[in-house]
Amino acid sequence: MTASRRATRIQEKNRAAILDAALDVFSARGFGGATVDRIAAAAGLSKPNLLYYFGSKEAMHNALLEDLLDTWLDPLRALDPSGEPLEEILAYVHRKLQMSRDYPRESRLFANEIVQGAPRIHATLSRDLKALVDAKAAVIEGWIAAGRIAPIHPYHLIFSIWSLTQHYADFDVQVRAVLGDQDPFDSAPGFVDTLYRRLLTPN
Amino acid sequence: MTASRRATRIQEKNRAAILDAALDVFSARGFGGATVDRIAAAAGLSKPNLLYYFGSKEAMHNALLEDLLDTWLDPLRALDPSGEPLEEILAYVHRKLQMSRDYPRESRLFANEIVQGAPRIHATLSRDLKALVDAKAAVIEGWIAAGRIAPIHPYHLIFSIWSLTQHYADFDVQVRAVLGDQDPFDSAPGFVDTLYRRLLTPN
DNA sequence: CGTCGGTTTGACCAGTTGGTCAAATCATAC
DNA sequence: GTATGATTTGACCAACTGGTCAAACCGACG
Repeated sequence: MTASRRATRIQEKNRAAILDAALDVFSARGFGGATVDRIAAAAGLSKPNLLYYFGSKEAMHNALLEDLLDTWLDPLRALDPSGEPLEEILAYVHRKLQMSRDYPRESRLFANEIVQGAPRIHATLSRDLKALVDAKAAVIEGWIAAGRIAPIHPYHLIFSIWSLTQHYADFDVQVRAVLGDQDPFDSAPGFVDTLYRRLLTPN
Repeated sequence: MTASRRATRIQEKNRAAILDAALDVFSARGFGGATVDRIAAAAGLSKPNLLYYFGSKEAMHNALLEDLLDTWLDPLRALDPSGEPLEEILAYVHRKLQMSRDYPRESRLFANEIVQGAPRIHATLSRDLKALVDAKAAVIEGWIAAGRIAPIHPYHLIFSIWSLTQHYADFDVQVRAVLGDQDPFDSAPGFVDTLYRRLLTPN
């Protein structure tokens, strides 16, 4: 499919443009609601040209999901067992909230996939994701056992962080409809900080 | 379209079967990913027969969303300004959590619509939903001013309740992938109770 | 039992879908 | 400048899409 330097540059540019357009369309309409024509239009390329770079609509979707899963869990991976417990968790929450603000399309792509039953990433979830969460839940339970944060169900704690922070990306239109002019991301950081401090501060 | 008693009975049965099938398909695949053929198959009726009861695919979707919006916000409406603040809010949280367990398809239908930009209910959100939330946020602020619950941003409090409780329906497959065999709804009620008690108990 | 409205459907339609392919175009190494 | 492989596209296809329609079917009421 390639060899020369120039060709690689064209490929990289076009592949990037296609993936960006595909992210727009898939995140806004789901896999079934997206069409290759629409992605091609958004990318400024012809439909057969898209199919030249990615053999099928599903291949584009898979490429996006792979990229995404790689980076989406980085903030949780970064939770440091040797750090100060409350500050580690708060830092995680704030990182997740920033991702919702800076990468809402990625969050919605993920949400669409999960809401619709995760047909394409179910295996990855119950293998890689579960392993990561199991490990971090154990860390949290260690902190609880040591009395360094208040006792709480660690898995549900993580679910609550996911749901709340991703809510600002996935349900953005609803949040803004309720809030009116106010930018949710002005007030959200203070709220999540307060919430998890009150939840986790011992005693 | 109707008049006689028998006809009405047939109509009600078929309309209900169609809406149930449509809820299955729309909630699992989004509006764009759903097909009338699939809904017809799920309902055990022919495609032209569906179109006899509902003039178009969009009409089925609209019927579902109207039914849904009517009942979806009932728990929040039930928040009683004259009740005991913490117990009122906890009762709301538990009602929402029960709805996620008992009506996950409805939750996912709503999630699909919002994630994809709420093209069909945007006006309703910024009118009816906003009005309701504004009213209830004022109630909560009153409770805070009276020192009956701890100070917190009332809008984000409501967002957090929505996101956390609906997470168990919308992201059910992810939650179960992480939790393994364990039923999320065994442990979730205790968690949300603890969370909102710690967040809202004064001092 | 016949009729009459409500109900159901097979056949059909135009437009769209994901995907193919041969031919044309392009960039660059020689 | 030309040969060569990478890139691009117009034309095309079979399958599927939402929707239509005339004809058939059905049950109950007179």
